[in-house]
Amino acid sequence: MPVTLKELAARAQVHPSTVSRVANNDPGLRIAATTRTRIEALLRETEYRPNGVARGLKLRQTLVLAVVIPDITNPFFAAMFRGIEDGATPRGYQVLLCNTDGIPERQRAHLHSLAARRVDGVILASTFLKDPAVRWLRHQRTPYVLVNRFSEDGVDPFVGSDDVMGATLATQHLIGLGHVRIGHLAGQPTVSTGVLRRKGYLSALAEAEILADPALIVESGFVEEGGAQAMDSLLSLNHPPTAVFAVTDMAAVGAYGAARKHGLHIPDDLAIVGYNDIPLAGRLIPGLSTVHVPIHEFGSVAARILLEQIETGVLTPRRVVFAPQLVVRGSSHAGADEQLVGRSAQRSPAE
Amino acid sequence: MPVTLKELAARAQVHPSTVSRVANNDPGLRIAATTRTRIEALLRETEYRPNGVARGLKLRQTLVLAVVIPDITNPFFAAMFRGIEDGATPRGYQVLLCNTDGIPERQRAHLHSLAARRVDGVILASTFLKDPAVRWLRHQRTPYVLVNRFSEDGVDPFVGSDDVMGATLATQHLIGLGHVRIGHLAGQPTVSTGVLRRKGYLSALAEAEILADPALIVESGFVEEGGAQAMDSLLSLNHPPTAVFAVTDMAAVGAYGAARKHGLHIPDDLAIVGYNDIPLAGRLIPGLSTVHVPIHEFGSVAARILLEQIETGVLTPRRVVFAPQLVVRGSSHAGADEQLVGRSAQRSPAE
DNA sequence: TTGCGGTGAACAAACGATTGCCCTATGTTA
DNA sequence: TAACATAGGGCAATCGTTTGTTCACCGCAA
Repeated sequence: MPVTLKELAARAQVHPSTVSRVANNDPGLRIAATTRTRIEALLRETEYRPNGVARGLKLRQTLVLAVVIPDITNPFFAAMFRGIEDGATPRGYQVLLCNTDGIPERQRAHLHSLAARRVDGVILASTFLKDPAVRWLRHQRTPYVLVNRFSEDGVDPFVGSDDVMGATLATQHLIGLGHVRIGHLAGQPTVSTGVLRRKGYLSALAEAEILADPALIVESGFVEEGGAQAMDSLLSLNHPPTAVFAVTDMAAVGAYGAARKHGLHIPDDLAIVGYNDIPLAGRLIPGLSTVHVPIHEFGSVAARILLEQIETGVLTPRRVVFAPQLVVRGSSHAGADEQLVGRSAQRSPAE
Repeated sequence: MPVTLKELAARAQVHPSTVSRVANNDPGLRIAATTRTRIEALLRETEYRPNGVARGLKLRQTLVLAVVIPDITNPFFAAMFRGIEDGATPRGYQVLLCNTDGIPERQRAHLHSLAARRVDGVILASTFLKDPAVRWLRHQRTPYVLVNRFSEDGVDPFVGSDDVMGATLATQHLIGLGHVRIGHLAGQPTVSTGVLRRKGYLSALAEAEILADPALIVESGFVEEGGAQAMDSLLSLNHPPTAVFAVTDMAAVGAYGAARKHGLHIPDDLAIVGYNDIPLAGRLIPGLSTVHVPIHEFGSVAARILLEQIETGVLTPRRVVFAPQLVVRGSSHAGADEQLVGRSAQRSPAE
């Protein structure tokens, strides 16, 4: 149905290549004013837009990026996606969204499809440690950026936050409130954020000379249901914790549910701190104290880095690591006021 | 970097077309067993995958769908998107996501890009009444499906719920609880859901012989901030309502905030009912009573209808309208228990 | 020997755009 | 008047597949 160059050329009594040059405003084009006008009128009249597929084949660029994440219904990834789109759309790119539910096989399948489609670049936020999929991307020479999680430290283009620091801030905050039995709803040890946030938690305890109790660390994964189960099991202990640091806000949301189920009051009976500062965190009652990271910026910066790689053609492992920031709300503090603690938001020297 | 047919053909000492036929398992292909084996080995060894762009050009299908919505950070659209992807991926399609923020110009720009890319179909959930963009889609003969909102009643392929019925159920419920001054946080009159839910609200009042007070209807739009402002202005009235029906759950969330700001207790001082039953609704405290619609199914059914259009080539305005269902939670009821009220979920006869 | 049928593959024309190069008038200069 | 520059476009290859058609060869029967 849409008009082609050939048809326009026939109607304008010129060769298709001439129409193409006019449409693309070819700088070195010498053409009679009258011919140009005739063609331009036709272009406007028919609302000609070159077939993107044909263009993609010839120019070897599709103007399509792909975003691979676990699950878009997780507010963290939704916000990140907006950042990406906001960075990509103004430059003419559109974005394919692929959900993996954290299943490696689905991630692999998506990436294979994406490669076959010749997307110009991939933003991957569902990677795990030593991810073969990332090695495959490298090997394919597909431009890509990892977000939030990395596969091998320092090797790939990456945008994220300093997870150890964030977790340390959160745990120190709980320690500062006088808590000694501090639990941790932990991420999987197969994911960088899981490992590093646990590490930050442990190092804060060690620094305060609190002996870490292995029984207080329960793997919850990153989503609500896991958080609820893990919290439930922590609360069933003989000596349950008086505070927990959850690896993500969604896990913390699950913890809210479990606490409620056990008839506990937050923060009096149980203090909770999460990670990410998703919009939902501020809407909970009491508000969820959490580690703020610039989610939208994760996306827009990742898009920027990716486009830079695409446009320059150099695939350098550029890394941007943000310093996270503690946000204290009602879940860990008697006062209802919201406070910002820690360093002000800034790029770390790593950039 | 990826291998092409021509390269494979050279390595296997055959013509590219032969490789293509082997790769595609051409049924009518007569070929020596030895040649076939040689080619197949090569295909596996190189992990050959045909260039999707070239294939798209030749076959005139891209295996790409596009989803156009206001904002993916709205949980409603995130859930819907999952439904769409879940319907599309198994059939080999991947999905472009386009956010418009409800701005017609952005919607238009996205649709134009999508058409140029030759996406196989579009799912549009950001349409407004008499939307020229929809007329344009029709005119282009692009397969498309409208979700949740329609542009002109009964004209386009559509998946959604019976908005009048849902709003009526919600309002009747509040009336049944004894409320007389019932406010409405209304959607824009430019959007079908806004118009129809207001209509359902009014008809329930009329049926109960309650005089509708225009002062109690405030346009909030569909998101949190608008809901908060609208609720705020309702609560500043001399005779504020004792209950409100919000056009969406997100608007209701805003109302929660405003009520809190005014020091009101939900549901005692103010009862609230929303619409959509997003996951967040059940997590609020108290739980938000709302009109349940099968959001994920909106997406998967829309994908199914769209693929049907694409594959059969017939663009019939197939419509699926779900009967919504009232879910009573703490925001409109003294008891904390969750209840389901109204007809059981089912497709309406319209299908 | 001629003809025929079947094998096993090659040929070539698309799909729609982009772009380096070539060609033909016309006017200009020596 | 011959050589040449320039303006104004046309030609054709190319991107990587798909697919209808053709072709060469071989064995076999008439």
